[in-house]
Amino acid sequence: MIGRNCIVRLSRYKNALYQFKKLGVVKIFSDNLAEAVNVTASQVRKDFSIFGISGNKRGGYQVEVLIEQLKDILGKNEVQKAVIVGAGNIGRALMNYTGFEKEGITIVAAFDIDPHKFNEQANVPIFGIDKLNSFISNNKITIGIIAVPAVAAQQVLDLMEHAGVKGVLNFAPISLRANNNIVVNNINLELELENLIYYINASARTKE
Amino acid sequence: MIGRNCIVRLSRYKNALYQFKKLGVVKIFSDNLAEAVNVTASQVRKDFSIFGISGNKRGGYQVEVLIEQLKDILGKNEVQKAVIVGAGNIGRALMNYTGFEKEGITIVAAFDIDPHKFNEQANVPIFGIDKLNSFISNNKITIGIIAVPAVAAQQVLDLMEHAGVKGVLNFAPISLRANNNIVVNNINLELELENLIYYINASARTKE
DNA sequence: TAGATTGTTAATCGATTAACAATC
DNA sequence: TAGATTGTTAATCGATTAACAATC
Repeated sequence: MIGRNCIVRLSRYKNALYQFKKLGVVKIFSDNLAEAVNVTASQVRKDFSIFGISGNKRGGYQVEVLIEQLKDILGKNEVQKAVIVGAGNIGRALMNYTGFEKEGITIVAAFDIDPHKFNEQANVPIFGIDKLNSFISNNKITIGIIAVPAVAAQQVLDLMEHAGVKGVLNFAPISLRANNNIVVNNINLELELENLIYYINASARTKE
Repeated sequence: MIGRNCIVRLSRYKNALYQFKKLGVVKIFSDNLAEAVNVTASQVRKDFSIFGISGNKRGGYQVEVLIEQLKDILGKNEVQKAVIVGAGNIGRALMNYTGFEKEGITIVAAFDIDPHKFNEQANVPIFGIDKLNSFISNNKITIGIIAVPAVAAQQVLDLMEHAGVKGVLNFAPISLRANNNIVVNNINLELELENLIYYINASARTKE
């Protein structure tokens, strides 16, 4: 399987290419792209060759074509539906986050255990967690977002997996285990902060 | 410099150790910890040896002692003050997020460009962005959290850097550049979703 | 003691980079 | 054509894992 870092770089190439396109750039060379994304030109060409993307010797790559090829690889050409479980701070922020639409992801519903939070009229309706299973299977939901406290997270993941979700973005500060039927990406804010503090301190030490 | 993955593992060891402690476990062996964190026992011992953590041959490691040693390395023994710039969806969610306190991080203020969002009375007061520079230097703020749209992010980073912030957590969907005086961790939700979609599709393909 | 576990060194693995022939 | 850039192979680098002597 192809490593996460490689796929992350493809996303960055794509983002950079959108910038170039906006500036009217039509063709681009591996070292332009490398500089924009802060990697080596070899890395760019290697990544492309893994996915069979080819350019023109001496002519570089067509920006437009390259964007389409990357979109194709990253699978952004069909819209995906997602649900959120947990209508707390993070969950509500994600419901209102506008950045997902442009990535082809629509958040169609949220679920919570607390009846005070139910709101079937909202832009993104909030239902009881007991409706999760049928909602996912009836609406062919492929993506689940977990935004519940750590203690509840594994249980929610199991529910989602059982209902047929294919991929999960987990914001609970705990590493979840899933079997091979489902992909889980963990976003652990506490861990990121802890990590940041380590490097702040490390950097202070080297300066002394 | 020690790689990010290694530091991330230290955080995970610590989390796992808290669980063990809660269960009344007093001493632990490298392979217990390895299993809990899903790495090899060699990895655990190697990581510990890098930081001079040693156990007892045949006796393993004392859970309590190990937790303290890890806390020490991760630099969690003094409280750090943080500010947020951007009081939109993500910014407000982070202001109310309770998980940071237990990591020794206090969010003391937020800043925005929109006067409608100002609120000096709030639990986490929201000020105009023009106050950012003096607030950071007067209050010796070490950590900045960026939760503004992509177009504004680099500018905010420059402000923070100039005011003396040491580390930044960036939620804007753009990779920021900073010089060596400041550490930046990027959390890119759109990129995480894009990445998830790739692996969902890849996993579907291998099953066909 | 005999057996189990650490700490560290050497081997392996995978990812990144350098080099260069092919070629536009 | 001469010069520049790709695509790919080989070399390098760093991180992970295996092995095992030391020792509790």
